[in-house]
Amino acid sequence: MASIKDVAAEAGVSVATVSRVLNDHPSVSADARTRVLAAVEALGYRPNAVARSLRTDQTHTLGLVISDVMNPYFTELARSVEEEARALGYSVIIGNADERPDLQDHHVRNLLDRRIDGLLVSPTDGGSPLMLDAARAGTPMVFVDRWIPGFDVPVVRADGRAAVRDLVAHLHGLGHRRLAIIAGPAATTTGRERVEAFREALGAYGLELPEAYIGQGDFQAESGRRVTEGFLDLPEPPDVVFAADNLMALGALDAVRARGLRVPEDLALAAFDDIPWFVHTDPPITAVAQPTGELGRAAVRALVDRIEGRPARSVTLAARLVVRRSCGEDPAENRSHL
Amino acid sequence: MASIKDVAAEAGVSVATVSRVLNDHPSVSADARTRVLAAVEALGYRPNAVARSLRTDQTHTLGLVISDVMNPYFTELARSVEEEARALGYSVIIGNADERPDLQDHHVRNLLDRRIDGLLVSPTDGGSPLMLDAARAGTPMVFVDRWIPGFDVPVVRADGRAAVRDLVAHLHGLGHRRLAIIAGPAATTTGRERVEAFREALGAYGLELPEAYIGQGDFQAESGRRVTEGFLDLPEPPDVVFAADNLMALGALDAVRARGLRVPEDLALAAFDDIPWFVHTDPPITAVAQPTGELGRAAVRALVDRIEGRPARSVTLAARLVVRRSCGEDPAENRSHL
DNA sequence: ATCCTCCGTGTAATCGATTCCACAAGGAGG
DNA sequence: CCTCCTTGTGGAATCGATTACACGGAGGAT
Repeated sequence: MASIKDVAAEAGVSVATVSRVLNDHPSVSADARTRVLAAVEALGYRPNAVARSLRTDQTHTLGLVISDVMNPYFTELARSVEEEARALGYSVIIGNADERPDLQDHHVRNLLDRRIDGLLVSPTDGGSPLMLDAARAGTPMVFVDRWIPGFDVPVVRADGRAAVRDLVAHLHGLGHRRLAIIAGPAATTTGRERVEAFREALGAYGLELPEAYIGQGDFQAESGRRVTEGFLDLPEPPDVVFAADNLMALGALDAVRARGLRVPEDLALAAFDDIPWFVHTDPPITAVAQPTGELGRAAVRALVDRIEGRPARSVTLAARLVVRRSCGEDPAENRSHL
Repeated sequence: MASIKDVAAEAGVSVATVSRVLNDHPSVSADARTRVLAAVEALGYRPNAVARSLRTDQTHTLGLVISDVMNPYFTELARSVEEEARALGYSVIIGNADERPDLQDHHVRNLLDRRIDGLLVSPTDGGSPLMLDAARAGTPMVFVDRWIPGFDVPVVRADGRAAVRDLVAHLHGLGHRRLAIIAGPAATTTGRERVEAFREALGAYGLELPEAYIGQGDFQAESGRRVTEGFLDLPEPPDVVFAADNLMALGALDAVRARGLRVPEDLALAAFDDIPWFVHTDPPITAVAQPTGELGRAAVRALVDRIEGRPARSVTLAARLVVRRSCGEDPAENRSHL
């Protein structure tokens, strides 16, 4: 593969001049410029990004560590992150933590070793020493979706509080009184917050959220199934199950189906995170929709701001309720979305 | 960030010795080794992968360019690729082409500039000059899922022929005679092959595949919707629509639903590529399932073989039919999977 | 005692870029 | 006609690693 030296030789100039042409530095004669460009063309030369990075100490690369690629919510997030980054001249390296703290650390370490310019993380846990060190060492960093309290790092996320209140209002309106939740891991902010928001919203209707109605899940389908079975085995099973993410909702649907029961007649179901497939499930699932694409874009902008020396601000966007049929039919209610 | 020089100074040895310890070269005294390791620990030193890559001319990184990240099939492929690569000591940089040849070229160029050790591609089109040059220049390369004829590059893919024959047998057994297909882009091998396999299988039952029953899609949901509407507007609409990928099947389902028709009573539906959501759609969708995870792993193994100087072989795995309810109920038939 | 091997270590070249500094040529101004 | 500045260019240092080569000392063989 041709190097800058080959181009210099071909064009009859020094490597310094070639470099100047490539980075369009002003003081290069028109003559030299055309000769260099011709040589570049002739040799099919492409600058070696590795060498360039070593010298300039910038890789123009962002690291994105997400909790689970197979979760459509994170897939969409990753996609919007890549798009915005590309628009701003950055590439993205994605690390999939699969909800495992050890894998998360593996990817963070790997990305740090590669000297990425900045790190976007949706943390799986409470934060390892590694991540703490990285943040303290000044690695530009932004949390997206989930965050870790006590880290002085900007956070880009959606606030589901209002949407969860809308959801509870909807459920209450349909006559449901025994509402249960499949929570995410307590180590994650989204795991805790969604339970809190739910409990708070219930409180407004004078409803309790008993311990028995809080199932501990891990954001994976299998845990949704397991927890739902537990709910159904209760002496007094809930009317509604609210899953804190889309995969656990899928597991819940499985569990209900496996018992030969029906949604929403025997058990109503709602989920946090809306995804295209929820329109096509049987029945279509009512969900709290996050502005996923906007979240990803805002996170990249915040991170690039930090990288390029501008102040980075935290961003909180609102989620909204999308009513479908999984909680029961109410003709009076107007659907916000099919 | 501490460099190898700092470690050398701290340990009271030369950088050469530090490097030898780090790459566990045999001729280092036990004493020097412990001192270096202590210094590494004390400084929290991590080798700069950029510098290392420049010197050794290897990045231990694989590039993966896929056609569409939002497609669950490719998401799963990407996931298995990353897993296997990690097991073999490589990282993966994913480029999402979104079925756009220009984006595909962008990512290939970017990955080449970064001097990745090898490239895994699921081509969106017939192959750009850029990719041809890269292959000719000797960049280790493997095609996965889709490939480009005329490239001397190993291919790892699934052969759906037998499964499509099973599908047609199943459809024929249910009494369906007018079978239509939503094809993928003719520029892709999977786009063409699936039509061919379908036509061939129909032939075995003395059935034709008329032009009007071949809809041109682009592997995206919207095209599935559009094509299906076209089918339904035909004077003699088909009994069954076979979508060449899962997203187009989703679009087809939308179109049928929008007309107030029912699957499978008014129109039966089958898809290429099985995904977890197909179990939960209304109705559950019959599909040709590829061994996606195995495909990804085999592709990585083939690529790493080439990179490390071993001969790389093409691999073809078999797909299998998964019968659900979207083509009609046949009590006599035994379901291979719920 | 002498010579030859190893063994462990350090010096310095190298990878492919960017960039500081020096310098030559040419034009403007006195 | 001589300075002074500007402009374009090249030489060489540099980024942080790896590794070929040289070298000094210890130990074994003769």
